Amino acid sequence: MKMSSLFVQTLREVPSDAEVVSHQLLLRGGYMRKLAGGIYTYLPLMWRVLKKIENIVREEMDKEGAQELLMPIVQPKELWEQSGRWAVYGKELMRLQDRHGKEMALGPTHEEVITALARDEIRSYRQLPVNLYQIQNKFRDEIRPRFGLLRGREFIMKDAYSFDVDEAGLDIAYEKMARAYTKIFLRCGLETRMVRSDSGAIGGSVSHEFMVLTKTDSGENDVLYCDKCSYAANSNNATSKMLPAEMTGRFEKAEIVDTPHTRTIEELAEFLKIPSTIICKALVYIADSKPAIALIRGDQNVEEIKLQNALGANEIRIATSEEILELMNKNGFSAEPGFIGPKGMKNVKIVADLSVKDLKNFVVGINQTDKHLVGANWGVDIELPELFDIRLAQVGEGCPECDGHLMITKGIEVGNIFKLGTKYSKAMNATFTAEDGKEKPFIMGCYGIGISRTAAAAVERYHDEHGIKWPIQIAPYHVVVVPVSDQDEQQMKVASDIYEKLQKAGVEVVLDDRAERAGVKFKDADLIGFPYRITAGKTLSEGLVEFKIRETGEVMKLTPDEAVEKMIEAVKAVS
RNA sequence: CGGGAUGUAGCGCAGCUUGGUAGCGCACCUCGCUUGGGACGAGGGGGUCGCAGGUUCAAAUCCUGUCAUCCCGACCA
Repeated sequence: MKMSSLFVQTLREVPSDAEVVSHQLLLRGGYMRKLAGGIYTYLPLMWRVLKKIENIVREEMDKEGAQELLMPIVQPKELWEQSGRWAVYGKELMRLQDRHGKEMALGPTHEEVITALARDEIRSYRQLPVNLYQIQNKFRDEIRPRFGLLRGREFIMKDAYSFDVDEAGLDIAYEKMARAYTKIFLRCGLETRMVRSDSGAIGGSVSHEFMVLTKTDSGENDVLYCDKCSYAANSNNATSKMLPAEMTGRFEKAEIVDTPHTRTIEELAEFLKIPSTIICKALVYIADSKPAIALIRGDQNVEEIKLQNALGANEIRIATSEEILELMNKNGFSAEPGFIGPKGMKNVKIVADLSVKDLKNFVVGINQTDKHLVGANWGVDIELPELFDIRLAQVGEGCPECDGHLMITKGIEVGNIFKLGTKYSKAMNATFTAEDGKEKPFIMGCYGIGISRTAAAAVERYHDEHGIKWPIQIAPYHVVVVPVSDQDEQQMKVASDIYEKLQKAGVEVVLDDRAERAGVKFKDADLIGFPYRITAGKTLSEGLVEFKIRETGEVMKLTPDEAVEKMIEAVKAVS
């Protein structure tokens, strides 16, 4: 490809609405343009990158026996009603009507469609196991699209779905995908960490995310990882060993004491001269429009995703003061926020974090303003509610799996794998005839890779102040050949010659034949991020060209033939 | 959904306070000159000032509405 005819416009200035570096560089480098919030046109350079990632994904998926298909992006409401998700998916599901008023949705994911397909097509255990995947545009009407391709509304995703006769089969399918994913990202030049995570709205039990640890501030997930072992988890799912703390209060008998103006844990601890570790904190949440109380040790914080799961709710939020007063009224109390406690509360779900279990002679709200119960004990003064892990794990706490400590970093989730089990097959009545002649629901798994997000993650991971430094495996082109001046016949001749030889050898090469000054060509080459640059310029007087590696900045002076040879080798090394 | 901000040429911005018919840099086109890290000179094209109302002799500027975009938050009693 000649640069003069390549469809690319680089920008000198950073578009003002681009915040993260991948967004900025992809706009500046002429890789994409925004059409609407979270919706982008992928220009030729970007499309080449995306196709490369897609092809790596295809190869590794196929190696594990998965088969590619393509499902529709517009899906009928009926399917979503069968799975129950029409009601629970929320506003992220882009709903629309056709001319007859029939309700449809743009597919944010394809569990419904694939499950319906399996229901219709797979009759017997003899047809199992099977793993089907597609690479396709998804649409999620994100509450707040941002970060360019990292959180768009329309994006490209690979989604695979496995069907098995039993859990053991699912385990095998899951392992295969975990293996494939690790290889895929490595081949894209990205090191990933497989972290356990919440399974969210998709449902199911076990799930892992593949995170690119960016080592910068970009990335929207907090990842806690052990400094000693391989433990890593999304902060919404991480567990930890809490640091040693006092669990026993100095109040030896239960009594109600005055604690004026102690609305926060800090104020209460200060007033009673006790550590916050012997206070049982009560938080009122609204879970799917019903109130619920969460108890946790005073010095700890609730992880809302965990709480949401413990409550079996689709959506939770902290209650307002008004809602708390209303709840108090219903239970015959009138306490203000800050003095809430579990005792005497009826018609409200109460869950407790594991951190409160071992509290003795502790302090807790008693639903009377300016008063607390001190010296309380479970089973004596207050019934111990059902226990869950609803605590936010924090940096510095102990690793749950070894004696190491937890560290935190930002991560970009580029892939995820879920064990779905029978959630969809049961709901949608998708069954097969098992070996024993009985009808059984499929045991399913689903496995996603954000193709466009992976490209953005690569930019986040590999760039400098001049531009992108693509790993060669996913770079739009392998190398740019730059004659310093298009007026110089010798330079043009040598450059064209190298260009043609590389092309014949199958190297993806761009010849910068533009009538631009050298500075412009170099700046563009760095910005676009060609992994290699071969320059025909002043060194030609010695019969040499420059061979420059973008990643390291290393420059070598070689004869044109040596440069061609070296370039061919560089490409061979990764294919 | 709440809070903050911004919409003026492809991109980055000024002009708005104090209304008088739109400007700068980059990019683009032509010519000249230049050719190792985003040159220079001359000339040129391109904007119903987000949109819709209103006030006024006159609106980018003041008022109202609306749409869009970006940032922050979705928060621990």
